[in-house]
Amino acid sequence: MPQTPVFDLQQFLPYLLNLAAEDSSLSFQRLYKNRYGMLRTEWRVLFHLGIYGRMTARDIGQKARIHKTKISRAVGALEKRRFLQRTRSQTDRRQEDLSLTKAGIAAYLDLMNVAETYQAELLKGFTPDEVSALKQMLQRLSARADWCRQEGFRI
Amino acid sequence: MPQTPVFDLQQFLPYLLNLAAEDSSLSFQRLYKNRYGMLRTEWRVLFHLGIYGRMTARDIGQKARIHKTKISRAVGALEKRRFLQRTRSQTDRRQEDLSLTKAGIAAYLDLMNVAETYQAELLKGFTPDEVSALKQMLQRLSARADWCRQEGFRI
DNA sequence: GAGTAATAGTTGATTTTGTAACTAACAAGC
DNA sequence: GCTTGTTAGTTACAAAATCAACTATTACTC
Repeated sequence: MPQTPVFDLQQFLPYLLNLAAEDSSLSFQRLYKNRYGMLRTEWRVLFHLGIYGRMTARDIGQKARIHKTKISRAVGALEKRRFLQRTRSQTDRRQEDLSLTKAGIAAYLDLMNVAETYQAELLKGFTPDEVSALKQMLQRLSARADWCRQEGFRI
Repeated sequence: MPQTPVFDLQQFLPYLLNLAAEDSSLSFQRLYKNRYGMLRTEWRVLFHLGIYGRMTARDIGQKARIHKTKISRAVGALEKRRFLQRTRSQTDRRQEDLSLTKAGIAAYLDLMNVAETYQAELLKGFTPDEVSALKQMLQRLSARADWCRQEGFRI
């Protein structure tokens, strides 16, 4: 009973994007998982602190578009492993300033190298022009999807 | 305490891909969730059956790269909502032939239209050349990531 | 400055996913 | 035809994500 096959799933962008995202994340995921027992949100938080230095949970959430409960748990896990430390903010005692410990910085630097090596491997076969076009389009797409979500697209 | 900021997360492809995938899926997700109470795996299964007609769970799993437990649960859920029916295969009684019911086809056609409308909205501002380049690169990237996972990338 | 609203972050309950072990059916070798 | 191995699919249990309610603090308003 073949139905009307007008639709090509392989050409549906959200689907394609998800497949590519899952596939390209797997190798890296296995690595931070096996090596440091981290989850996805945890390495993202670690990287944000590694890259930008001291931040609050709220800052991280906004920059990485991660929900605060996820951040809260990731921060808890990273703290338990002594990868970060928190101190109440002086100016607003609801907030906590988060920063990496020595061990956290070491883990970040290690994973950063892994990330770069992996990305280089992943992108073999792509020209620099293709890579920059791809990245640029992905960013445009994110922005456009945000816009669609907020402004409209009510069917 | 700004650390060595050599690494730009916004340029790390797996991260970028995940953000773009999440963002671009959200509007569509909300729709199949609100309208039919479906999960991601469920609409994927629905679409596969809608597009290709009768398939077994195994076929779907291979084509969509979904693990069999996920498929099993999605099929169960779709069956409970009477979107598909299963019959034991005549030739191999381990397998089940899955096919959409009338209601399943209707849901598929509805969501297919939504998907196309949404994609058109999402891609406003992109030229046809950009779109085809993007899709092609995403597919190459998936293939490449698979290769990396199997062949190597052991750090 | 008292009362109300908003924000940072946490916690608990519920849902969903991931992992491993399981049943049932088939396949191959002898 | 009996043992061994493989495959299709399910189920049970553990891990993780989601959602709602909560505390503590700050901001706003009259």
